Amino acid sequence: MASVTLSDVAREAGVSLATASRAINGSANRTVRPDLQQRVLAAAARLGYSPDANAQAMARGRTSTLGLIVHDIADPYFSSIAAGVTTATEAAGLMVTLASTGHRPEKELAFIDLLQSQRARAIVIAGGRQDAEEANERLRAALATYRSRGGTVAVIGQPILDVHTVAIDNVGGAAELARALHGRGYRQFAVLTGPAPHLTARERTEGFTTALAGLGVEVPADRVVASEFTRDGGYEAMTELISRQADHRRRDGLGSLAVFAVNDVMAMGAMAATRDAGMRVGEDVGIAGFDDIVTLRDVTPGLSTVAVPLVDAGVRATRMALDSDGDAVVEQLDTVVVLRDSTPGP
Amino acid sequence: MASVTLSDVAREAGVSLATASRAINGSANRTVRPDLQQRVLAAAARLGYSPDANAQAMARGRTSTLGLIVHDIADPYFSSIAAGVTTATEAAGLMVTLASTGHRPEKELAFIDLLQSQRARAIVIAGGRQDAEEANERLRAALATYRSRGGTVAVIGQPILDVHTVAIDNVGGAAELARALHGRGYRQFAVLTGPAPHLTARERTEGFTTALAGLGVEVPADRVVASEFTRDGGYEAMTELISRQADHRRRDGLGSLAVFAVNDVMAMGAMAATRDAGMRVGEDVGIAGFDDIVTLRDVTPGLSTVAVPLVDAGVRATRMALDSDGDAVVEQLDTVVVLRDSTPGP
DNA sequence: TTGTATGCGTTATCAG
DNA sequence: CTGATAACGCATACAA
Repeated sequence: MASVTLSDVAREAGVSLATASRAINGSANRTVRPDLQQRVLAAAARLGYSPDANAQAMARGRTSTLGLIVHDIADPYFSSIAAGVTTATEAAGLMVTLASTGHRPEKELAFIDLLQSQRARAIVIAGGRQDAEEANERLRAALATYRSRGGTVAVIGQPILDVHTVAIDNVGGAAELARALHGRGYRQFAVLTGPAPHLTARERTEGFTTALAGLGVEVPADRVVASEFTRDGGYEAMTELISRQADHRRRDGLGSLAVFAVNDVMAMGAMAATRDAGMRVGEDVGIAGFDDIVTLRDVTPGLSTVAVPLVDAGVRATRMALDSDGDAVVEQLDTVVVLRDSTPGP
Repeated sequence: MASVTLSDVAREAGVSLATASRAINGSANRTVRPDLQQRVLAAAARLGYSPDANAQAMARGRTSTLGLIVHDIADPYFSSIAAGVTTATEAAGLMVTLASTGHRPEKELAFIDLLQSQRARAIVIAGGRQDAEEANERLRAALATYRSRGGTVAVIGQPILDVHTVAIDNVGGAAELARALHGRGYRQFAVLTGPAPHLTARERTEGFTTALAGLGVEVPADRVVASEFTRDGGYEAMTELISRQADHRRRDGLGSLAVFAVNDVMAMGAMAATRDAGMRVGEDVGIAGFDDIVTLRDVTPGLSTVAVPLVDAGVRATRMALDSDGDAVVEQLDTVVVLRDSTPGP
């Protein structure tokens, strides 16, 4: 309630407000006589003084807050990124304000406004974009005014918002995965993809199928199943795929199929669906994902995937947002294919 | 840079600063003539006005920020709690400031200071306590002064900090698990526990062994293996246990053993260790955990565990911190045993 | 209902 | 090196 203010400390120490302020935070090139400094610090400690960050923010004209916007903090993909962001933010002496949109794109805008109000120094937005030009345009506009007010922004995802971006090589990663699976001998493929407007899903699907085409393998249209970009989406898509397989078996004979789910949580859903259908992952059907979320460590059989350094993405995005102030720069994140037992080969 | 202030809006709308303020936030019982209100709102929109939360906080004497302190935001246990906290916080119209200590207890104190400086309205601390009285006393003191300054606190964990607490029934849950495993026919047990001072680990271990004792079954001392409270800790502990088993087999004959890891991530590490040792989880040895983190959904065989409603814990802790202002109240969280295929019975 | 004036806690400017 | 004092942007008690 009755908080101790700097004036109290100054009085207690028998110095002026200005001196107390300088003694406690050591303002720029101003310096304070050591003994006075000690007196002030002692007084502050005695009174249990706690600087008011809001008042400081107002006086200084800047805060020490960084905003982080994610789709869902409980999703291992985002919580890994968040771990990187909190680490880098702490290292920079800032605090992070977390906003979890719950997959509601409109909340992104609302949170940007809130962070704007908070005068957050920087904003990191994690999560792939949609192919929805009006929404993207609104977002671009919001970020532009935020930047015009002195804030900096970095997003992890597609570089389409005219701000610093840590981009994931979805096309390249998926293509490499396709070639790796082909290298293991697979000749029949299916893709479990996301909703049509979902850019990440689309890029990964295209990267995968295009690379296969380059190898002379085509993915039949009915073997590309779209669903939600979630674990349950993966489950449903795989269930659907399995039911469609009945037809294929008649036409093509069996052969061993490799299924690419465009992210790991979908792949895990697909693994569950496979088991529930009485088939064995790896033996009856190969499954691969994308992201290499930490969770995979404890999935059996090990899930083949395209590893994305998520924690590092958080760290780098934070640094970009904090350090580079000029034009939008794009950093490409390296991905690497990791083959495990879920795709042993046919 | 040159941010639009409320004065600018007032001038643009041709009203006083006070009227502009009232028109925009609709202060308490004060009301503004509709047409003026519209003029102000229009002016604000035209100028792209964004209220300065720091200035508001100072003028109002309170912020709209809630602080969340967790051990590791990338840990599914904590990210589930965080999901609950962000949801409830958003519902209350507040923002959350996230602090991830990285398992360094001393950071907890530092973050409390920071949140104090920020004048956060409430703080939620998630994570079990240690049996380290000096540290707890420091924490208690820090929280006490925070509360004396008008803040409210809720912790998720042991109710030993004299603040609102969402407590997990570690003893009861572990006991129930013990009885359930005994009911499935297990007669030999082992426990993979955490570091000695870790209260959660200790409570779960004691609840488990005491309940077994009540059933006339004893857990030999060398079948209680202590390690870190992490996945890797579980892996190491299980490896150690397996090596010790060699002796037991000679003494007791084989029989089927049920291993209780005091949390799910340790249990998952234990499952991995079991496989790496060439044994099958469920068949050669039963394994159970505690918490029922979402990750378990995709672990095979399904891990038996004691389910704790983590998201709900986050929601309730947030509500407690926000609503109840008086003396420390303790809410017990219900747990429920979930038996899956990792403990089919001997 | 609207306007005026003051204070919130700090930093920073400008004299001493 | 230190001390008054003016911002900072907004809410509110008080006055009109």
